[in-house]
Amino acid sequence: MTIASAPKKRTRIQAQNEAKIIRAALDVFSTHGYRGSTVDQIADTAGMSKANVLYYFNKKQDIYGAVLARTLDVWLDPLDEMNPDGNPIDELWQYAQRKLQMSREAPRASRLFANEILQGAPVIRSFLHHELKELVHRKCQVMQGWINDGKLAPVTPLHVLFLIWSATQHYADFDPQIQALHDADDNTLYHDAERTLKTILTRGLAP
Amino acid sequence: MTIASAPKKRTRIQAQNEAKIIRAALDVFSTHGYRGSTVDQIADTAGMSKANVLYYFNKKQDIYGAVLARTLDVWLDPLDEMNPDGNPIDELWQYAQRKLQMSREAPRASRLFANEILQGAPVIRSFLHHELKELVHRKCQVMQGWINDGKLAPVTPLHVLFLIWSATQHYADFDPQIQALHDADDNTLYHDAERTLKTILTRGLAP
DNA sequence: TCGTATCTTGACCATACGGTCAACATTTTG
DNA sequence: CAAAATGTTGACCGTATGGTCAAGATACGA
Repeated sequence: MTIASAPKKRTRIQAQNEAKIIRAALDVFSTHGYRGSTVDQIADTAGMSKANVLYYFNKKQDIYGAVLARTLDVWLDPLDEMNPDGNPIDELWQYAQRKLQMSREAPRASRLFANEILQGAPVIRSFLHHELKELVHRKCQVMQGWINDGKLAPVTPLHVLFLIWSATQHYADFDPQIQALHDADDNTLYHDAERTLKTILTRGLAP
Repeated sequence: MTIASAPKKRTRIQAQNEAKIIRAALDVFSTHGYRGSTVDQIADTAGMSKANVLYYFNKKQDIYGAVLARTLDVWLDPLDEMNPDGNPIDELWQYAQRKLQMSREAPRASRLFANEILQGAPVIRSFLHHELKELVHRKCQVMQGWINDGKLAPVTPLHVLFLIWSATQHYADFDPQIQALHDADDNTLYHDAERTLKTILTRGLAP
């Protein structure tokens, strides 16, 4: 970041091992939370010694921060794709659909954030208050425009986002509960989830 | 539980202190999770020594179990109140409304469960698979009946419950994120949440 | 091939935490 | 009021955990 800072050449082994650690750390942090995870666990999962893990990331917090940062942009990507010029109902439903798909394919990312926010968002607090707030504000203005044009039911845009987030992430974050209450296989689970969500969202948001 | 077991007379002080500990433990566990909480924290919050806390509850797990059990029935109570003979849309919306109100008034209870389930529901797993599953199954049959009678949109009852749960509990569990993205005061926040949720749910569920 | 930079780890340290215990204090009971 | 039961706590213990370090192994450029 600083001007003309050291080139910081990254060895092949460095990049390789850091990636391995991040992958392992996502596994561990997402299922046990920050305090519930140990560096030993991460080292074991990554297949290396604890000392070596701490050679690449000096502190446990650094590993956590790296995992969080690495996962953040991927997680928020779909929101940016919402097209102001598309059909409002379609755009919102497609966004919800993408989020539901992400909950299914990357449940650990979802749980990582859920844990972080449940603990008071100590690490990403400033990100939420600045970058995310800015992005959300932009998208809410788009939605408000749709409402003003009579293309969307008169709702509060921010809360529509909350509804989409909560409804979709629920399938990743509360998986043990969902598995307990559901008997059939996962295919019908996500199929039914999508159908139900589509019915309620598209009809609920229609002008 | 055993026949003619000891009467187990509970002292005034006993009941009083156990209650004080449970209250403190809900505070601590709900904000830090099980592993993130220490018996010392609970003792401090309760205003007594760690040794005394462990005099009433032998193990940390016992405190956790007690808090969870104590909070469970309160938390699930509204679901039981859904009236099969009422107007389906009204009943579902009133249920959602009660849940939203609970998220506002008892956010710690919500976060306690969120933490427990995120960690894989180690303690309440069996409860989910039996008592809760039974209750949910009954309620889903009622909703299926409504659908068959054409009084409700053709959705999957279980997923409607998931939607109501996630959308309402989100306001308790993800509070830091919500506070970050919201600028006005809490009154308009919950007012807008209720209005938006009502619009989408009632219109989305209408036959 | 040799020397240097990078990598790897077992052993170790300090601290935090769950839990125990013996000694003392308070309340209850007869 | 005295004895018994119940309540309270500081001091202590074993273990787990985050983090350090020195010493050795490996990769890599000249």
